[in-house]
Amino acid sequence: MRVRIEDVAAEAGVSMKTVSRVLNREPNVADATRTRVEAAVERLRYKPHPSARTLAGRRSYLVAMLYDNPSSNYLMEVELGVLDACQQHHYNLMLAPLLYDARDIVGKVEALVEQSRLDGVVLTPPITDDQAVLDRLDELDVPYASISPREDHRRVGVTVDERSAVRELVAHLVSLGHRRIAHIKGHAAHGATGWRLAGYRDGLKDAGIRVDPALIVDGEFSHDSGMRATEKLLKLRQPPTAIFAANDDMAAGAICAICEHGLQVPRDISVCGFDDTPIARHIYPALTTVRQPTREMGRLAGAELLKAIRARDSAGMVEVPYTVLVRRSTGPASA
Amino acid sequence: MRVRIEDVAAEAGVSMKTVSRVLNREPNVADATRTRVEAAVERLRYKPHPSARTLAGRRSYLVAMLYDNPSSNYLMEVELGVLDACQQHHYNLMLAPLLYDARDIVGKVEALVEQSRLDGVVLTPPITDDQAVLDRLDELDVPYASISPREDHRRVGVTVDERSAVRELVAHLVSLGHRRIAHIKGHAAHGATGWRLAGYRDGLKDAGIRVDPALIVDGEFSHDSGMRATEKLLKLRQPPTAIFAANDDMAAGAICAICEHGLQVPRDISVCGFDDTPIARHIYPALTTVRQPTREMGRLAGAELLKAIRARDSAGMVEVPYTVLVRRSTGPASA
DNA sequence: CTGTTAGCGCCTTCAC
DNA sequence: GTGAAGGCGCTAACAG
Repeated sequence: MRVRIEDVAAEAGVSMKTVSRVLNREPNVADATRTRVEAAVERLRYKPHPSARTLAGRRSYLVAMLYDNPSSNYLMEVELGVLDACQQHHYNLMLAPLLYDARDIVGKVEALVEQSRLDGVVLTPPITDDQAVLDRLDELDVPYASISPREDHRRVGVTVDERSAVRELVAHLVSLGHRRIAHIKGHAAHGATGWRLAGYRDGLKDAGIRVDPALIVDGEFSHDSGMRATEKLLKLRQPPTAIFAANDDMAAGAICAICEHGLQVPRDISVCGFDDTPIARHIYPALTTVRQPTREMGRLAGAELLKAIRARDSAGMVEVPYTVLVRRSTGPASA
Repeated sequence: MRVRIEDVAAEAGVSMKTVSRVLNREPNVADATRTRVEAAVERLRYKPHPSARTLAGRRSYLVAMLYDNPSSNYLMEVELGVLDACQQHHYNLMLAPLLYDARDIVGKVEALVEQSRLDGVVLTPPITDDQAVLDRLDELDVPYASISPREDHRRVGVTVDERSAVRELVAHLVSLGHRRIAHIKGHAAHGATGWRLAGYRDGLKDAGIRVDPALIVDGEFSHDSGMRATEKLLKLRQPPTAIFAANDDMAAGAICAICEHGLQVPRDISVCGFDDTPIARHIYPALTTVRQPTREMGRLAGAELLKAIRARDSAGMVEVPYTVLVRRSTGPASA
């Protein structure tokens, strides 16, 4: 049969509770006792039963990652990071796609928390900014960590200074001689959309270039929206010589649209994106873009969440660095 | 406080056990009693406590999806499908990336099963064909469902007739006038690699074209390997007029290599892939490829696994249909 | 620093 | 067709 905590206690010549203390790293155990128990655990190859712990303790050792976002590369990376943090602390990770039936997100979150007895949740954009969800989570007293939330006041989670990243990216375009630089905006629900737009404006301002509203077009982070936006830009009387798309998918869409018009990248128009998803390296030409350390962000979000679960006030917001990657999709401005 | 089964029993005027019977759809409950209990559950908004069930019963209501595969689009889709199947049956899904530390996969699987008390696992390629893992799973008596395993005898899982799909794809190329059709093979560890090669041969045979070994080059499913393989093909004295890459990533790599040589797709060379991952639509030109219903495959694998968990012999192998998608990356053979 | 006693919420077995 | 008692493996609360 299975080896239980009782067996370990007998083997080590102590009580069950002492074994429990050692296992849970609680204080008040003599070092000698601790090592003796650890040896017994080792010898018997004892593994605690997760459900028994959950039932007897008050926590589920379970956190969920909430997402409502079609970008699988991004999600998979974040997921691996969160998973890593969870495994280190013997927590389990549950996935909660809120994809379909987005009408009643709050209801779904509620059901999830109640049914699964979640100890906490990791939020990804754009759920990070769904005020109704945040409020409900607060009411239910469920700790959460947000990845790239729009506002970072008094929150737990991870951010990147995307605004400065874009500013650098625009400076790169300017250094190549570009003056007519267009921007394809992201989806309005994402905080990133605002930061990237602000960074674009910062970059132009740095170079003393006036913002031309005609060069700022709507997108929604999808490949298609990038194509459509670019078609609009190409029809302008004075088309841009460079396009900064708010993410890689839209940048890829921009390149498709440009090619379909018989133009070439970067000879006729330079294009750059944001995120450094695999597609950035997989298209021709490879995209100049900005990398966020996505997996690391997941790991940190997970770690901060677990901190918050243990002690409410020990967790906070951490910032991670970005990298501007110059590849072949940007070149000197054409005449 | 939380509402427990005891409260429901009181509310319905029956014993705990009767409520339990209704909840678990066990027999031996009068219809009238059943409806009465269901009403009480509804009224009290009762939700069973998963850990208590797990502890008292013998199952964990937990299955894991094992993967060792860098393709996030594929995995995310499969995952959504499996998740869907699990949720329908009130099972939980745990993710088990076996990415790093691939040395001791068997050990990791063992640890996972024992620690988490898994009721079963879903296997994705190429773990589906790791005989050591399969053997250990059999020994531990853990049911598993395989997605696209190399051999489907006496197994539980899901398959697609990839061989026939490729045969059709090659027929499409032939119908465009291509005779020198190259193939970039996939990673040797994957069963798919063999089927796709076989389908390629079938297609050539159908058209009465002799297989030219120089036109079959190694790849390993990565973008880079697709580029390298294509460079090799382009250096041939008689380069191919069409390339069938064993997946979309390699096809995208092929297009990059072709563009870098100053050639155009499909004007100079046609390219097609396999899988219909998002990149197939996001590059220029969009890829002719084959779609597998990935999410549905995940769902079915999950469903078959749960069947297997309930009754060992009720589950089996199911086959799902593919779709050949003709897009812009294939065109008439050049002179 | 260590041990004892009660459950956590549900399912099992067996009686009725 | 239904119920009562006992226990799944662990931890909380309280002693010592």
